[in-house]
Amino acid sequence: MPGPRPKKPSLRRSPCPVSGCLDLIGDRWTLLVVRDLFWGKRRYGEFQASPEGIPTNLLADRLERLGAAGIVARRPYQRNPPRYGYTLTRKGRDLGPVLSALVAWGKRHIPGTRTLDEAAPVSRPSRKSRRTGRA
Amino acid sequence: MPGPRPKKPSLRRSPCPVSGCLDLIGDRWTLLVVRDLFWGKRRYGEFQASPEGIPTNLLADRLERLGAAGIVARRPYQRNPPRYGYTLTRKGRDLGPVLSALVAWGKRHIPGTRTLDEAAPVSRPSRKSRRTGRA
DNA sequence: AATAGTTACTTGCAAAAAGCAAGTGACTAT
DNA sequence: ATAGTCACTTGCTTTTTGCAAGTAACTATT
Repeated sequence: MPGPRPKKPSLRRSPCPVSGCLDLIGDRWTLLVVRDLFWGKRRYGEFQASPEGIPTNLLADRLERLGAAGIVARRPYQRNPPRYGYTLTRKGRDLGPVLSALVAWGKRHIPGTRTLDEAAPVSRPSRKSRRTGRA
Repeated sequence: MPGPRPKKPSLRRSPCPVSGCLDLIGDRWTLLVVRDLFWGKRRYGEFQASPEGIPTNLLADRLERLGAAGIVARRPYQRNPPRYGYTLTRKGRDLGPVLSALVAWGKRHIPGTRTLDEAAPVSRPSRKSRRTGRA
């Protein structure tokens, strides 16, 4: 069979870019995975260890969807033992301003929120992040 | 028990501002209503007329939640017949940068998206928006 | 060489939310 | 009176979420 699949049967709701974004990332978990990727997390277990506690089946589903959307790429990042990890594509990294805007709004308008670092997620992952356990 | 209720029984998933944002606006419809409000729409019927076609029960639910979150305010905007409309609060208007970032990302990475106007939603709703029907 | 442990998932199922259609009440225009 | 509009509400089916348990591959331990 020449063409296995046309592209995506998921019909877009409207030509509005906001609507298009929400079709891809409009739920309570997807952007948290992207946030973790900005923080330098790459492995399945690291995403699971985030304080929000994403259910494992949803994590697998979101990673698959993010991959299908071209926002993340799965690739080996270590051998012996061979391990595969997830990284942001260019398309995914371009979500940085979205996360930054959310962080700014949240810090201003949601009491009790705080970032671990001062750095906005648009910055590259800090090298000296200690692994005191998680997060 | 000193206080009758702290504030909201909806438990926050983590102190992360991204997580806090997604608890409020992390779904496929809420930000579309906010977008419409930025476009100057105020009435229930105007939100319904948007091309995405939000189900009426979800629209009512989202408006109630946005009100409870302090993002929109319901208030009379006309009398005889008395009509109530929805407007963005300061907190709601501060979502402008989030929408702008989403628009920028969508226009860059989602093929086939287009904005009706050139104006980004961060600008205040234009006064001279003609009511040629919708949008 | 079994045994146990870690990692990265998959599967099953109950509960919640989404989505659709129809209905309701207040007011208005004919 | 009758019909129409507006802003919702209600009922019901489908889809998604969330939780727990299970599985496969590989590694470290005894």
